[in-house]
Amino acid sequence: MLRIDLASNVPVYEQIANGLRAELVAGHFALGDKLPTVRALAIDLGVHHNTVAEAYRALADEGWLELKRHRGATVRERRSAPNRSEGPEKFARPLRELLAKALAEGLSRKLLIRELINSARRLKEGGL
Amino acid sequence: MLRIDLASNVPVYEQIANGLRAELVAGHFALGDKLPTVRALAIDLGVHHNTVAEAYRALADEGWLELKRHRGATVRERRSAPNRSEGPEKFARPLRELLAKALAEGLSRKLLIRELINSARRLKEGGL
DNA sequence: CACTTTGTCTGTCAGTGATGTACAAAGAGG
DNA sequence: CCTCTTTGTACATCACTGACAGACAAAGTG
Repeated sequence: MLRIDLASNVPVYEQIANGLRAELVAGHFALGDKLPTVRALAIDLGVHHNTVAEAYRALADEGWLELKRHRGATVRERRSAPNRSEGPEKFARPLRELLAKALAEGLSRKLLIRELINSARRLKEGGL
Repeated sequence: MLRIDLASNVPVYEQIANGLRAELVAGHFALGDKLPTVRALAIDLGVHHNTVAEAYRALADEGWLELKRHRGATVRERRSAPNRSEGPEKFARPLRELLAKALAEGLSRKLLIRELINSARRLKEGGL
């Protein structure tokens, strides 16, 4: 399910948060669902439980999780953030850089186009 | 042209490299073009010239730039990397996480879809 | 009432990102 | 040829932070 890349320069706790956030946005969790305990997930990923705890805290700060002392992390109703007016730039630039990196690594335009279209379609259907 | 976000957790030298790589992939530079000197760009961005130098070195390692001692950085012919077989995962996952982050920040699906389609179109036309 | 479970807190420690500073070598101008 | 400037690089420093270790308090469990 979740994969950690220790060689990456993006910190592990953020990789975990990113992965979980994607699942949450995709709606793979229902309200009130319990996430694994920090220790369980830590063992599963081969990292320290404090690292997982930091990821959980980050998601809690964003409003995704409710962290109660000994009841684990439960998925929470989330107020959608105020619609930012800074708009496209916040997304277009990273996307552009991500594409550049992919092309530089030799991925084919064809493949990238397919992935983009697929993502757009899934978004349109309310998913991902 | 280039913008640096000091608040970001992604290191400045990598932000610079990412930005320049995007320009290079987009074909905004011709073969043999000279990039600004490390000091000039450093002043322009408000960072130390060693930070810019590190970005240049990263791009040189990727084969984009030729760094000669006192002749600045010149854009180089680049052998396209071997087509990776690890394929989609390398791109699909970061894209997914990027979209999740954007949605979480309140960007509308409509906007994201539009950006995705635009990017796909530009890719199809050989650009970006 | 013990015993376990669970998230949190504090401390440590290595890695690294950004800078300050000095340097060597190539150019510019005479 | 000589001098001054320009330019990328090398080295040291310094603070920050990510990951871990270990202990703790409190809620659950029986």
